[in-house]
Amino acid sequence: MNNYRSHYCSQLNSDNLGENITLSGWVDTIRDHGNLIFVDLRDNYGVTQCVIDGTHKLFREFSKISNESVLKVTGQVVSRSNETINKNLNTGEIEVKIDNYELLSKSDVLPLPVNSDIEYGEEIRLKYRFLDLRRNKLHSNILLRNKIISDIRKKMNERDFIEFQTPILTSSSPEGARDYLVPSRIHQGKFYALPQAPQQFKQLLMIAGFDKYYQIAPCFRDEDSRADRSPGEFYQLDFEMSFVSQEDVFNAIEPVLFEVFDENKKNKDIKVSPYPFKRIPYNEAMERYGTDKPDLRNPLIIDDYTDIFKGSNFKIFSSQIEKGSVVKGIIVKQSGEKPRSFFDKLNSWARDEGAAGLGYISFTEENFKGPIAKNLNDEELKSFKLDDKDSIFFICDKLKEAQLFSGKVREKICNELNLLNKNSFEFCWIVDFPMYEIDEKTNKIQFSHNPFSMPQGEMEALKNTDPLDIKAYQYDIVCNGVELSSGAIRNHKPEIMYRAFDIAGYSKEDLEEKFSGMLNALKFGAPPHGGSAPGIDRIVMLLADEPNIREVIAFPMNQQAMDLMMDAPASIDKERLEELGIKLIDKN
RNA sequence: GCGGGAGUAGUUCAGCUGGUUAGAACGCUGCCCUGUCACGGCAGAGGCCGCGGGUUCGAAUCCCGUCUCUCGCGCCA
Repeated sequence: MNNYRSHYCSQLNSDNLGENITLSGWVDTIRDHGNLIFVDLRDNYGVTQCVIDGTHKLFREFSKISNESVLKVTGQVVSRSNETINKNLNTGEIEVKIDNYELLSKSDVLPLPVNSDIEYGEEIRLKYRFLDLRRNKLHSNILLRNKIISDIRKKMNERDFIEFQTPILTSSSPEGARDYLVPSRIHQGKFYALPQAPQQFKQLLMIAGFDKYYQIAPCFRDEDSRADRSPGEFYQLDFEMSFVSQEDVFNAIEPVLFEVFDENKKNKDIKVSPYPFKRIPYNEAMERYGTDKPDLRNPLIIDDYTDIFKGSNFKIFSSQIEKGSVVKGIIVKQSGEKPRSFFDKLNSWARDEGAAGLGYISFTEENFKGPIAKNLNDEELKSFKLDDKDSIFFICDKLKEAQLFSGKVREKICNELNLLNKNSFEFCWIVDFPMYEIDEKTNKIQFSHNPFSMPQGEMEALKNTDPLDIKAYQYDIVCNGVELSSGAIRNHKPEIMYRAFDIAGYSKEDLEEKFSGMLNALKFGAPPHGGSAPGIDRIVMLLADEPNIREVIAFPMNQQAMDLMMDAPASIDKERLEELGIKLIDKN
């Protein structure tokens, strides 16, 4: 291969017996037997055991080598005796008898061990990320990430999507998350913004006639982190298509996602839901799952039982219903014989969550039990249509609160009873998102998602429908309860855009000031177009089966949006600030 | 900004309702060891118990404040 190595540390086997070879890599482990030393040499590809004994002239010097030092080893490939073959290693049938070695780089005492998979605190792992990245788990996660991204590129290219790069230094957009800002030296007092997504650029590329766009796009949002949301930056498979309706977008991306998941899943037993993926209207998702990102691996379903309780003798619910509340219920199979403590525990959990409680009825051997049952008559009880050993849990509240809390109950019971089918990826589309919503603080109408989405019914709907009833051609793709992406058919008609923004309280002048580039482009012949942007990091996270997004990013920031290794953000010299015309103020 | 959890050796952790000299494992140093693969054995070094204050005869332990990490809420068109 070259002067440093003739083989990788994964390559040698009994076919190479007798060959003189050269390996380079890190010292994974040393086993010093006094007059015999074993060293496992590790590189990106694997591990090979090397051995040296006390008769060798370099033996004493060799015995001082520390873990994670970098060695070049030359020697002969020899077979291991039957008893000493290591079946856990690809190279376990052979070892390298060291003839000569060169210490290419010495390692100090390690702040965290590389050759073990035990969990370590994140602070130390982030500070010494290069060591953490040498460790098995992270190393293979990053290799998986590469595989996924290169698969995506291949599949998008095959489907005639064209890869673009769009500006990183661009302008701030008034809607959405906080922007990261970059001061301009030439235009003092003005700022670039890092793109939250290449939204406008990809639309402009459609207007420019490129037909199908994609990009593995970096997105920057100054928002607080979550386990599945890295602060600062993340990557999307951003794509957009011309002359398409919503179904065309779905048909284009479904096979890509299916294949990427099916080809990169951890083991063969995992099932990926086949396309076409389930389409669930937003309202139905809220009714049946209590969330707009349902985990379809969870078999529990929420139903409405308001009619049964309306006017019933169970006054707690019936009086609430008169005030406008609804009753949601979740039937749980095979839970009717659970001990009283099971139901009590859930009830006290519900109280901790701020609910009044969690009422239930259980049905075993033709008997209805539980605190609610005695308040209902036979007919009412039968209308729940319970099977033997079923129980049903009830949530009574105002519609939105009841939906959201039912969603939590659905998740909680699923966890308690271990109902989740862990061996599957269940995709669905959430469609028909409302175009507008009420801001609960200001009571004003605002866009509920992307303001550039096309309202269903177009101008006609904007003119003649209650804004809160208008749906948008706006959709999310959800997998296992994780929101992978948001997308839309865009509004490509300026007159509809003026009207849509007018409803949300933006004047024509506002719109022209904020989105002049975009609006201008729409006036010179814009094709109908739409797309979406699945999150790459979240896809890798699902496929690597990691609960935390930082485990699939090579150099993530911590929760406080700091890079502990590079020490970012950092203070800037006074001279540099002056050059930019920036003066710092002391907020304290 | 708010709430939960955590902070003890280089690292991961234990340390009870307050009570002698704060422990273990891994790592490190020295010695012994020719078939291990998380090698083994013996000995040793290593601690502002996050920081500040308080209660107490006595605080790693209880109380208050503060900082840091993490999970969640807010936020995320």
